[in-house]
Amino acid sequence: MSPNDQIELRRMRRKKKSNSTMKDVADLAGVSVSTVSHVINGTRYVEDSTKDKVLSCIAELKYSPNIIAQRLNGLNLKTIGVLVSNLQGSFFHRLVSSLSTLANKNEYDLLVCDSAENTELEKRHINTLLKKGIDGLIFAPVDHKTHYTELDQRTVPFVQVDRVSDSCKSDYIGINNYLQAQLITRTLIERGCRRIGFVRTEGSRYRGERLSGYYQSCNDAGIYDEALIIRVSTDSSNEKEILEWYRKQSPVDAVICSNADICYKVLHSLDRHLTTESSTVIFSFDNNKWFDLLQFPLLSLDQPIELIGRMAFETLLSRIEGNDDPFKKIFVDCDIVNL
Amino acid sequence: MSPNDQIELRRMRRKKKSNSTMKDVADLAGVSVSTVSHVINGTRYVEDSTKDKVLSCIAELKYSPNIIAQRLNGLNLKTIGVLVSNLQGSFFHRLVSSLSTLANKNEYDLLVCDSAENTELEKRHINTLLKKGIDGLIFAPVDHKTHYTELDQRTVPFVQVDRVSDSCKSDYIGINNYLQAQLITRTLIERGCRRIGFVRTEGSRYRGERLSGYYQSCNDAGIYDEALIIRVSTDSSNEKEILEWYRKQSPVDAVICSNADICYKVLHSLDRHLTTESSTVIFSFDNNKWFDLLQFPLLSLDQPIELIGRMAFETLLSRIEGNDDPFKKIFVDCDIVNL
DNA sequence: TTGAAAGCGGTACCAT
DNA sequence: ATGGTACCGCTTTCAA
Repeated sequence: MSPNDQIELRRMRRKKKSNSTMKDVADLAGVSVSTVSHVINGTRYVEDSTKDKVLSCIAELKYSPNIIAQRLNGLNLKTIGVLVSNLQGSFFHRLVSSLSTLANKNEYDLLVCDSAENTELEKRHINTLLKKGIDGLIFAPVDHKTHYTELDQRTVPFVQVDRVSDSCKSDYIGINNYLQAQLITRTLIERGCRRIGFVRTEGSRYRGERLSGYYQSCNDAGIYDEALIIRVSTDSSNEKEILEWYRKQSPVDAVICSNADICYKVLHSLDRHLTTESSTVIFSFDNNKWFDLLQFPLLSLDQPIELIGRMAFETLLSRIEGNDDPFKKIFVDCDIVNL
Repeated sequence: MSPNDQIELRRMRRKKKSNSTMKDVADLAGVSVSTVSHVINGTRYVEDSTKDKVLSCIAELKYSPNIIAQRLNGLNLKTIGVLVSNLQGSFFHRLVSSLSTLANKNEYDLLVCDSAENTELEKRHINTLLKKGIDGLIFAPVDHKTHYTELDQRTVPFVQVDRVSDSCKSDYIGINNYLQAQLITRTLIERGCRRIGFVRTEGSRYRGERLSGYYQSCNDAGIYDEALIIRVSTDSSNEKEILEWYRKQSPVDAVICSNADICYKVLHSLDRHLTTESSTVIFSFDNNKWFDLLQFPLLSLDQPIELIGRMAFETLLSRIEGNDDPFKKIFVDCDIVNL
């Protein structure tokens, strides 16, 4: 076996199941690869007869360009990274599915990662996403105080959603967590609530603008009581914990839940206590279609997740296309709904 | 952000701020690229002194290999594609988040696509996923009768979940839709139900093994009535439609919903009718944590979504690693739960 | 109007 | 023990 054969063999083995390449097309059509390339991309004039020939060869070989190779030459991969802090939760589910719809429309794909409220994992994801060559990133930081060095180098544009990191500058789309929390708390106070509980997520290392807003309003009204704040972890079941807390702090006029999944936990724990002996109002920071079917005294913030998704996506797209305007923080409006 | 920062930023972006390459490292260390490559991959012996030098240069330049270039040479991208038929729904949400956890553990990333029950989109997604160089695909077909030519070429291993296509051979993980539907229907019949409705999804072009199972059991019991089947679209609201159908077909002893989101619609439409004047049992093909908090006469199938995700992921991984065993259809068990 | 060839950032074979 | 270099598939000058 000649050396050439050996090489050929190796080549076959390595690309055993590979698709046809531009060279194949060029050979078949009897033109050069550059001509093929230009036919495909319309990057320069090609005589109609050659163009036709090339086109028909492309069809014959069912050729389609290798995006990886294109990307290596600096082109867009048409992929955007989505890095959220908790994919399990319904908020990010809705966000991701809204983004996915937009991606479909714009011929992008989504590289979806879950940092699971873990800064180490988050860091790893940012690195691999960057290395995999995404064109942009939609990002919900785990922690307000992490410094995202890789992102600061801005090899790629990104926008933040839902939460903001103190240190990394970018566009932000979401509600104004602080103000909304303040507003909500005030609303409850106006309804006559005095003892207002706040359930925050255990796992999250996020500072909690929501908590600050809550604190502010309580303090203004002179009803702040630290004992009314409880941390609940996202994963484990903490029914007993919550129930105990609730009993010990009784009477609790209202409970503010930092998101719909926490709200579920609270409802589940307090279940019969809510329907019968008490008049505690439950408030959730995001809602969920299932809320409609529930029988509890429930209030919630109606975050326009679709809108957030859309604005984030569009902002990112414009950045990808080179928009260099100063960064914007866009706070979307949302209503308190009474269920 | 100051104007100066913005300018600096723009400058960096324009310069394409490319990361350092292997050549940079090689130059700095005064060795050849092959040596650097071998140091990194441990693919051949390198003297300790050189190795150290290279390593420190790598650190100094914060070099990290370009995955795209690696992939071009035939290596794994460590990315797996996930193509589901409806990302909005809670079933696939749970599946994706379970897959995401596994991906995290195995240092893979997920390219998540939604075919939105649309075969055209599905085809497009399969093509781009393949072109983007995924190492494997987890796939829930939109339609049982589409022929997936690209997949048949097996450039990449894939496993099907939740639904199976007639024509493309691969591993399958999920429940046995036909048998479970049969079982469920029979259970309802044994409970004394005679008029059993079936709500199927409008958008789906899927044949519906579930429907067949339902049909079989009804027929066996001599209680089949075509008028008891209704199609409901996933997106639009069809409350009136459902309510009308329900009234017209009254009495309806049970309603089988093809998934939890359809079930939501049904519950929403029939709301007060269920709690008061009737004793209709609602059955859902997958459940959801919110079911616990509902007050309706509800039964559901407890699909072990985590398990399905895990088996799918592990199966795919083994295929990626070259496992060549005959394809398996794995039907997971699941219980009917009474809420 | 078209072709040749130099990259892009690696891997791996061939030498030495 | 290491260096040189062809090659992966494509884009993009530069020449002709």
